[in-house]
Amino acid sequence: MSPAASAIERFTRYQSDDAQSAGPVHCPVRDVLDRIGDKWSILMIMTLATRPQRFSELHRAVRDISKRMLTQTLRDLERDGLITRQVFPTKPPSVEYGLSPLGQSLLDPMAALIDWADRRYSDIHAARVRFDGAARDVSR
Amino acid sequence: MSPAASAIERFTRYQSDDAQSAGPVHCPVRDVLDRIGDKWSILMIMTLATRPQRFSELHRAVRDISKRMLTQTLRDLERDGLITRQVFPTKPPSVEYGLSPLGQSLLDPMAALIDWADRRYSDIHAARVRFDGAARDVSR
DNA sequence: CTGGATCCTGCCAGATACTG
DNA sequence: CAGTATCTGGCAGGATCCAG
Repeated sequence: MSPAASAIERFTRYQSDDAQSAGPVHCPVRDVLDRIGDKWSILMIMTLATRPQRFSELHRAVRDISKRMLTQTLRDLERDGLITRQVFPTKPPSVEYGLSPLGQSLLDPMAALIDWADRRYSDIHAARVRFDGAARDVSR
Repeated sequence: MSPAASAIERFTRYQSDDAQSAGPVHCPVRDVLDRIGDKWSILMIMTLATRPQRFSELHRAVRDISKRMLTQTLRDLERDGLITRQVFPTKPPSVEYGLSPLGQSLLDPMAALIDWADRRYSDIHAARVRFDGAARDVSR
């Protein structure tokens, strides 16, 4: 049995259970993936993986996030226990964010995904070009 | 060096390059994750991991997706070369979707993530309850 | 059966200004 | 510095109808 098979099987069970039973679908996997699958969460986790950082540092590291979304993303991640937030009552105040042990435990599985993305990106890009080319051929 | 460190380092390099250079951010990792991070893609991949399936089968397997989004998700995945689409000119027509080799290569890294989600879900849930409780305490 | 096309809506997230 | 508050537009995505 391949390493993936067990996860697939488990996942399928969630799906079928949810699909059959009444009530809104509630699959732990979906729940978690919805969180870390959003636009900025993984970016934050990876950025904090290097070292704990303050709000402004994070903002500089990821320039194209708004303060609003930065705040929200950090709060959500803190809520899920993936990052820690430590306030220093200096003046002006400073806040340091860092990975919790739970957050660190996510690094390895996430690295596997990043590794995949990195290695397969050229394949994906090629597939896109091919697909778009074919679509254009059809349309003309 | 931990397995994650290399990925983190590579990722950070993308970030800094993108942040420094002009032009819109373009990080392969972000690009790929945006795709598989959307609401339905992973669900589709996992569902197709068991066996190739037809449009209606997929719709039944994931009841809470609309036809519109099912079509769109499948087309995007096909565009990226993750799934294959085979049309049988029967009548009425039937179309079978399946994982491409590239799609299958995603199963292992994705399984790692699902495994993590499954094992850590209770921790995350507990953290949420704790956080929300603390927030309530503050507000009253 | 497998979609495409169209209309319509909510909410997500960016911009901007303000605060402790 | 580290956020909040408010307003607003765009677009993701549902519902519905149509077509091959």
